[in-house]
Amino acid sequence: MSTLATTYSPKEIESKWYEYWMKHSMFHSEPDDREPYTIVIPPPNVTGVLHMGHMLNNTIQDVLVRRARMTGKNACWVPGTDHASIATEAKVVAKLVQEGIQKADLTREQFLEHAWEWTRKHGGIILEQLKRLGASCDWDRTNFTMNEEYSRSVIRVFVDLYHQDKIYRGVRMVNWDTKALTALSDEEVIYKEVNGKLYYLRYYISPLTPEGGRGAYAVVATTRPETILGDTAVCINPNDPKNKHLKGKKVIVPLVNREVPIIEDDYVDVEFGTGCLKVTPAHDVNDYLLGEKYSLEVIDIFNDNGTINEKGQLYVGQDRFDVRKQIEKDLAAAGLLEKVEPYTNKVGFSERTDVAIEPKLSMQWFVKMDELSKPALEAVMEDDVRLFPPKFKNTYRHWMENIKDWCISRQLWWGHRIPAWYLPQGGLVVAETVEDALMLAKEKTNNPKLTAEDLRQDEDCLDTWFSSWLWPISVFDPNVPGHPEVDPNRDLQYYYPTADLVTAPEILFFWVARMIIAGYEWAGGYPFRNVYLTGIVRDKLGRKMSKSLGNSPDPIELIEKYGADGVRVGMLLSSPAGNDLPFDEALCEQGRNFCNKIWNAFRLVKGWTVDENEKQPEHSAIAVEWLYALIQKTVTSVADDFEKYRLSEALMELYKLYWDEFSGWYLEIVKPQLGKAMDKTTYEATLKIFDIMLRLLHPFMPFITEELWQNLAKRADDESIMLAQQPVAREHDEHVISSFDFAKQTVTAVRSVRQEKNLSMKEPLRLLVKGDMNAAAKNLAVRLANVSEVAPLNVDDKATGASFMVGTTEFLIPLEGLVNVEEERKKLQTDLAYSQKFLKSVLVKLNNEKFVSSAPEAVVAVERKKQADAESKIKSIEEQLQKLG
RNA sequence: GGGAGCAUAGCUCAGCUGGUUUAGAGCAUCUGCCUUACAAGCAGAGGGUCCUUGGUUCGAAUCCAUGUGCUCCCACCA
Repeated sequence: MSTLATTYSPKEIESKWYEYWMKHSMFHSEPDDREPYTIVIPPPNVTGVLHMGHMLNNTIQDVLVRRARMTGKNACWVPGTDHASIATEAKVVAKLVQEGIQKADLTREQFLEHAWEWTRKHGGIILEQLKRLGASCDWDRTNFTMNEEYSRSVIRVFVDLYHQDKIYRGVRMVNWDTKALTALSDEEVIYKEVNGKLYYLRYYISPLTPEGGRGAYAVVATTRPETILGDTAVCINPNDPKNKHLKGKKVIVPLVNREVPIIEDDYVDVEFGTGCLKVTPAHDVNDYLLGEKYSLEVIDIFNDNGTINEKGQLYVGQDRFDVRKQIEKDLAAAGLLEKVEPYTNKVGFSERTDVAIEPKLSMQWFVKMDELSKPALEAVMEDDVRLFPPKFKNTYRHWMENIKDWCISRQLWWGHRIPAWYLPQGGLVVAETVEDALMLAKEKTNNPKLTAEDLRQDEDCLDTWFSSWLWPISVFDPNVPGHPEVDPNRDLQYYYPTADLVTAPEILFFWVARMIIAGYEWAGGYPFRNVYLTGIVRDKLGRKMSKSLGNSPDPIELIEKYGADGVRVGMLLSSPAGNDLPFDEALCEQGRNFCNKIWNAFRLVKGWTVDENEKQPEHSAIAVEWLYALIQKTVTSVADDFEKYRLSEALMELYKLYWDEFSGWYLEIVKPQLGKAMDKTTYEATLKIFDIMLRLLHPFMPFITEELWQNLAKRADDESIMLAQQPVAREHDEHVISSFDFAKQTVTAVRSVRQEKNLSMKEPLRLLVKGDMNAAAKNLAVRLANVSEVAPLNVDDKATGASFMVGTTEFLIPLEGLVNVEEERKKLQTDLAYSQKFLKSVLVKLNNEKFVSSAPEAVVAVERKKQADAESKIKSIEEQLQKLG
């Protein structure tokens, strides 16, 4: 008997095999003659920790990579991390604050030292966590968006774009983060509903009466009364009768007493508020546009940290939200506040620091997107890059067709510093290094005496995505864009384009679209063939799992509790591409249970003893033939599922194959009776089947399959299931499967009779048959339903008992004295009614001449078969009823 | 405001170009079992006006339209 424990304990097994794989460099890939299969990981934030989204994402990638590796491809999964400039900088700043250090008190170099220290301390934790999951990344290729080589490629790309005139500097209204003190791209702003107030303010018409008294006034509605300090106009709709009296007038801005013009523009909504709009060009995007159109003065009243500056005249140095409260009181006191209404509007917040965004005019660097985006749009529209699920094509197109220039400068220190140097007498040069910059500067200024100290490098860093859009290229060749003198890079040639990208739809534009753009621009084509977009992991209440809500389980704890394989199965069981994953620990439990099932089947098989002289029983031969056929069928359909990225379905098919078919039916049939030995033929077939099934399951459940595969047969020291091949489907006889299905149904029916009549499994039953009953059914009935004898059922047979039908074959289990005639009759009558109704519906079709003439012949034939079967069924039920008397 | 998508069993989802579907799976539920691999298990069972209403068709869960409800993306009326 086996000494294996009755439950599978994953812990030691997982670390044992992961170390084994690492020791033998089994994840490592080098270019060779095989077809490459490449995935680049969506690089997580370098100082991040693993969350459920990563779990899902990386499980999927690992399944794809492991399967590719087992189908003869040279699989390479490149891991790495992203420096995540603003996110990391925010963390470092917060940590310094805790230590009583302000960022402003540090020099750039000092701050970067702290940041690197932080990175060294926390960096890569997430990659270690991925190992627990079983991720088969090529760790030798681990990359980082801010390591030296990678950084060089980022700078090179900037310079290249600059020389192509695709990068420019300009004053623009940007989203200003008053906490991080940086501009944000539109994508980094999250709009939230905020319960605020709508303030109605009085703007008196100028001039005031000679005595300083007040006459008529305009009422302006605003949610941000503090911005009146920067008002430079009031705007009305030219077609608004309500405000006709204001045309051509000037009004006095409350409190600051600035005289500003009334301007007219269709932009103003007559219906909203009073139809009067205050215009603050420096602090509102739309106002800015109005300001440009009507050449209004621009008064920027805010400091970078959101406090009022001298230009605001009042409240100087106070925070914008404090001012809002104060100004309400002051306006009221001055009789300039008409009324205040509660009002809900949407306000932009910084994705990273969660402070309200302040629209702000500032000098920033931009990438011109119109030309760059064209090939990338086409790539997806023409399916050169395929999105899964394809519904994202629409979203993608919409975005790419309305793409705006990309603000790439960030007022941060942690990141790639913009390679632009300002000249002492104005102007700038852009170059890869300060040396190159100096050369250019000398040329440009005609001043050979210029030194590096005379040049001042731009203070800003590049947007994180300006480095990660190069990820699929730079991890293979940091010399891109290619310098002619550099040898063509073998890795890039071999691994690029990558096969699949697995990522979240949230970063379709941030990252995916931009990688496609970069691919066409610098690597001669698309960066990946397929994009698998995962869903969002949600909790039971449908909320997105997030740190702030505290509703996300710790993945490592889950692994401890259910095992990595169990969690992987749990993640994949209900996660079709693009669908959200409503996560429930019960799914991991199901995964763990499956591991246990696999484990116990192995225990059973391992416990068998083999007797060479034993002949293979017929039922075993039948079971082997059937399961082989079923496996072939499943292999084909699993391959099809993978083609379509239907991973959950592939897994579910294998789950059922292993649990129901293999464990539930096959093993129950072939297992020898207590104390008996097993015949060699069946034993070897079973080992072979076990081997096939482990290989099929390995991409999903790497650890337990390796453990059992290693124990299934003698293996060499450098062998691994992960290097074995996936089973290839062979032809199978569908008839074998359908015969066996008939047998299963027969067994189930007999068992059902036992249950209903409360008959113990130990009590043998006779089974009378009228019609076809194949050998499989006979064998299985005997083997699995304790049927002692199968005999023909004669029409005049007076036997009473429980009857049932499988297909058109009629069965009777004689049960003298045990049958309640009334109950039996009722049951038969229900069956009869059902069949009659069914027959009727079939006949309606067949009696419809149009159906018979227009439907394809095969469809009509099917209906005729239904009719014949139903008729025969009805006939036999009626006979049964007669017999009951 | 603009766009996209979804609605099938208690839950999560299959159901592909309309026809062997008076609709399938897993989980959950109920009943009976500690049967010598596994109670993290075994055996059996129940459960659905395929969101509404129309239309196209010989035939609709499937195609079209309308309504309802939900989700996401984009825009950001102060």
